[in-house]
Amino acid sequence: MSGSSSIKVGTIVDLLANRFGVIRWWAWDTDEVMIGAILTQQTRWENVETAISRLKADRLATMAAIHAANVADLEEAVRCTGFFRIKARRLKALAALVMDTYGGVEQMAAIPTGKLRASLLTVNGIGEETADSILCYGFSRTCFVVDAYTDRILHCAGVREKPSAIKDLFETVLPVDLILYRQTHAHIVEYSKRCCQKKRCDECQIASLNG
DNA sequence: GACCAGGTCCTTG
DNA sequence: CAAGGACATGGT
Repeated sequence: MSGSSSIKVGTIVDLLANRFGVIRWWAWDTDEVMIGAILTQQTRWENVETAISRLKADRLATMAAIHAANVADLEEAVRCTGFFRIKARRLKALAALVMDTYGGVEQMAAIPTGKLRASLLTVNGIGEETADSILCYGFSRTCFVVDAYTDRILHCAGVREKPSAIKDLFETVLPVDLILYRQTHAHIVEYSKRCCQKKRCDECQIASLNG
């Protein structure tokens, strides 16, 4: 991890903060964050919100309810997010961990971050990004979330690293501050959607960091 | 109609 | 390990 990468990351964080200021994001309870984290995999956010509304209407928007629900009912509620069969199964798998292993979301809040992360990663369908989203937005842990947009924006800046290295970069550069972690991730998504239409863009403001 | 969306898993070489 | 395919609906 080079020093210039750290400087670029710091510059990007400041630049985005000045550009967007405060963004409200994922002001949901822990159960809904878990559900949303799985449903948003490779899927537009608007479709996820539709599915969450549907789950709420069906009284299926909690881990306890999902644990008890029929897979077919779950599938129907999350159909609009695509990959609906696999996502219904993933929701069931997460709910099984939450309810059977811990006895509920509240009990999980007492688990240290590293152990909780490892535990989430044992669930089929939960990878690094999904786990970190749940930790950051659901359990208020300072885990920096690296998604496709984060990779894209760093690529614009000329930083090419694996997701795990990008996560380390941000967690090294940023002060340990939950709100800052959340804001920065939200800023990156916002910037990428508005300014980097193409997956690989070399003409945006971030790209100018390459000199 | 083509292409893509806030990933992850499984299978091959 | 890296690469390729599968999973599937909805919006542009």
